[in-house]
Amino acid sequence: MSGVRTRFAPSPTGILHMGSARTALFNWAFARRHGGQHALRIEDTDRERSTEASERALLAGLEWLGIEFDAGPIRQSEGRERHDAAVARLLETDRAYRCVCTREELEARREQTVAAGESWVYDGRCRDRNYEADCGPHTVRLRLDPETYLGWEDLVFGPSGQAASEIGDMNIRRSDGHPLYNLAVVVDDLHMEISHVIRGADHLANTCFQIALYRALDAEPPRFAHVPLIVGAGGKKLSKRRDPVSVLQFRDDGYLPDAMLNWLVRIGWSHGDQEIFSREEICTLFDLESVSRSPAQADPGKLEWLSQHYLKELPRHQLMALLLPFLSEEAGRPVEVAPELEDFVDLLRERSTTLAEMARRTRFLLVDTVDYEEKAARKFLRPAAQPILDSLHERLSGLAPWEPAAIETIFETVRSEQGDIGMGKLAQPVRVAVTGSSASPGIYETLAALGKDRTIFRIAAASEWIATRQD
RNA sequence: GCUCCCAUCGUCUAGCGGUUCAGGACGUGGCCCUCUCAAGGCCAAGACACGGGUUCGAUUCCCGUUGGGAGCACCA
Repeated sequence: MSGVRTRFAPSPTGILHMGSARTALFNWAFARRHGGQHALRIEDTDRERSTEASERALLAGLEWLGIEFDAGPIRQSEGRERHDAAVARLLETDRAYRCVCTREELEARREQTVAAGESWVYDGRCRDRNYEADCGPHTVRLRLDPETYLGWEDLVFGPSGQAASEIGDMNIRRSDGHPLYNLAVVVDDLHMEISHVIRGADHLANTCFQIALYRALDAEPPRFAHVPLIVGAGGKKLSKRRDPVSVLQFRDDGYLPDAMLNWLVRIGWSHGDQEIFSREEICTLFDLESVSRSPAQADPGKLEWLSQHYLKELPRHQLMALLLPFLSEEAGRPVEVAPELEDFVDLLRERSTTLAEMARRTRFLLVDTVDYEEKAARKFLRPAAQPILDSLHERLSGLAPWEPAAIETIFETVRSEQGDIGMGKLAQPVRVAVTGSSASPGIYETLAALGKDRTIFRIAAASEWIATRQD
């Protein structure tokens, strides 16, 4: 297939939604797969709702995900001349007509019709009145032949369409002269020479009308592919309140972009039994034939699994680069890369699902004093642990070099000295003493990362703490 | 209400009339490993919404029912 050109056309009226992001991903992947181009178009014709802030958020989210564009961003608002010209042409050829029905009149007639149990489409009152430009405030409607069928072969849903009589003569220009969405989309997709329109299934109904517009404009419509919507828990509509939907929020929560991409691409698309897709694989394997036709629920648990998977695979320097901001946030000061820190972070890969979680688990290395988790302290920092901590303190104080194997030897010595007790009796109190928590990577590696001075200081502090609690 | 769309384990899905007592993954439960937490290994439970057809044979095709979704603007 050659000459493939797709586009992602969001309106900058809020956050970058994961549903939109998936649409962008599909468009990008499809274009790459076929050696085509992918364009970005900002649909900002609704001046009241469009904001610069959400446009920036949109761009930031796409960039984070690594979804690339070969053209754009072009703003729909800048295509006004094109849109006006198209409307003028339709008016001239009598394929569109002026309509003076007011919003209120339309509303009243619609209510009547609906009350009678019928579906409302514009009743065509102004259709044959031949109003000229001087007819006062008016909208422009496309003249649809009620006898025709507006159909197309959807690349996901197969044969699709509706009778024109079910659609009615739809509005293409507001009374203030502004072109309406469907008109602008068709004119711009034509202008940008879009070959494949891949978008959410909520546009299925618009497609019928757009097909009519292409015909009225004597133009060949592009191929259409509608992807089923992502729904929330219980198959209900995604709600910003209940469901995590903001791409930027996922970023800030510390998920890896590759994990996010992998998660999104598998919602409503599959390739046999494969679950893990690299960026490159997505670009070579993605196809519309395997897109599902039913709405899919997004499972955050799967994202967590994927995120950990990618966390485990990430090259060291890349991991550190991504993690540093989270570490600094956790420490409350700029954190720099250090060998011991890197070694320790490696051990956290299989214990974390996000960068934020990794940073949290590294916190004890970054701060001066640790706070004991209440439950952990109550369970492990008990009087019985004090002699163990003291003995460990004494022996570790004389230890050199400070490395895991040497530390282990000390632990073994203390263990037999204390009557061959279980290693947990040593490791857990120490773990709480130095990290504040009852869970961490291996105790020897943990102490090695902390360093000798801080380790023995914290062990002493824990012993002290136990003593004061006994009083 | 009207129009259109969809329907396999809790979730994402494989399946494209018979080699399927339906396969994979996440999640869940158990066991192993073990200084904690994980990771890893092994095992287990778990689905073709329902009712009619078509067919020698339906998860796969058709029609209903039920359930869910989307659309019905001088928004995009």
